[in-house]
Amino acid sequence: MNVIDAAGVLAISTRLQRLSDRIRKDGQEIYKAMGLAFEPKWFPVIYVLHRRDTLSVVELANEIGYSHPSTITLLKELEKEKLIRSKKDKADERKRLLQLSAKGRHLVAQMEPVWDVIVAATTDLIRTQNNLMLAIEEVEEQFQRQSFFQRALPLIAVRNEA
Amino acid sequence: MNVIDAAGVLAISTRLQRLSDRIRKDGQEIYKAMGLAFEPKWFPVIYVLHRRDTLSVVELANEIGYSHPSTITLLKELEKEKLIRSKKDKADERKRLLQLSAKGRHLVAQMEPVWDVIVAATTDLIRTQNNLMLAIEEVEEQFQRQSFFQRALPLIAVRNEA
DNA sequence: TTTATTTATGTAGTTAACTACGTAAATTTG
DNA sequence: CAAATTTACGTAGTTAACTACATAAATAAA
Repeated sequence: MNVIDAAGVLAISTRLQRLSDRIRKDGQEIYKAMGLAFEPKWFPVIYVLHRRDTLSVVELANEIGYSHPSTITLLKELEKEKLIRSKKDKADERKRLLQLSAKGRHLVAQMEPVWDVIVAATTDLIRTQNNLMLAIEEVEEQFQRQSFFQRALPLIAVRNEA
Repeated sequence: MNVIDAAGVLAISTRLQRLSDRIRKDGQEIYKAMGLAFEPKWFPVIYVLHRRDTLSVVELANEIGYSHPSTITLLKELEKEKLIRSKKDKADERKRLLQLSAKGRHLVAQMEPVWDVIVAATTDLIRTQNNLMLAIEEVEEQFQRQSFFQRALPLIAVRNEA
């Protein structure tokens, strides 16, 4: 075992990132193998618009958990691919409302069976004693209760007094 | 719950990345709160050199799981901070051998109590029914047995025949 | 009803990883 | 032992996220 793996929870952020990367790259291969021109990074936007139909830029950014500038960059790319379209909100001229285009909806229809494959393969991959998906959900819940930093604070205080 | 969270394993890569980011940012706050000029991204290099003493660039890159160019960029930064030093390998002129500097070793000594705090706070954070650290290790093991893509392949084949 | 504040979007520039490619030293092969 | 291959390191350029700041529309306040 290498040193970072042996460092355990100290390097947990690095380990999470690495695992995320690995899964994303394999996901990309799966889309390719199934003959679809689709990049995993598009998934959050496309999936949310598929499920929620119409959203503004900031609403969408909040849903996918990205900053709004990052979201705008993704949206530009997706508009160039003609997978989404946008129109001004009549009621509020500041807002730009986003929807899947016909091409986007067609791609989603093609992707749904692929998503089934991805779900099946992922479920297989993470079928272990400690379930990764549940662990993520549980830790996110813990985070919401009290952040990592907040949990460390009292321990810091004790040290600084000593 | 938002749409991405509800997408479950389909969006697991996004969820992992988000959690990694959150933990890394809080880690940065902890170093700051304890008065240390240390960035979480330096951790893998510093920690590995602390544990392994002397390594070449590529050996180090493999240990921390980054590409060698990314590692070189980190090393430049750390040399500028005077936390590490490097010298040519007499036995193999291609190699550059890396070590912690005196300043680097001193910083490690200061950081060790902080690492204890981080370990304690993280352990507290991930003390849930499904343990995140164990889940990561288990999934990495599963990955080694057979990649995510390899697991998907037979499912793709069936679909393409149908 | 001006003026100030907030909200929504957008632009510019930064960051931290990557891949692709190039060069030089070491090793292997014909 | 000369030529080909591999290994180690480095540079250049890309990518996908971010923060900070700017502008315009909507809303609140004086």
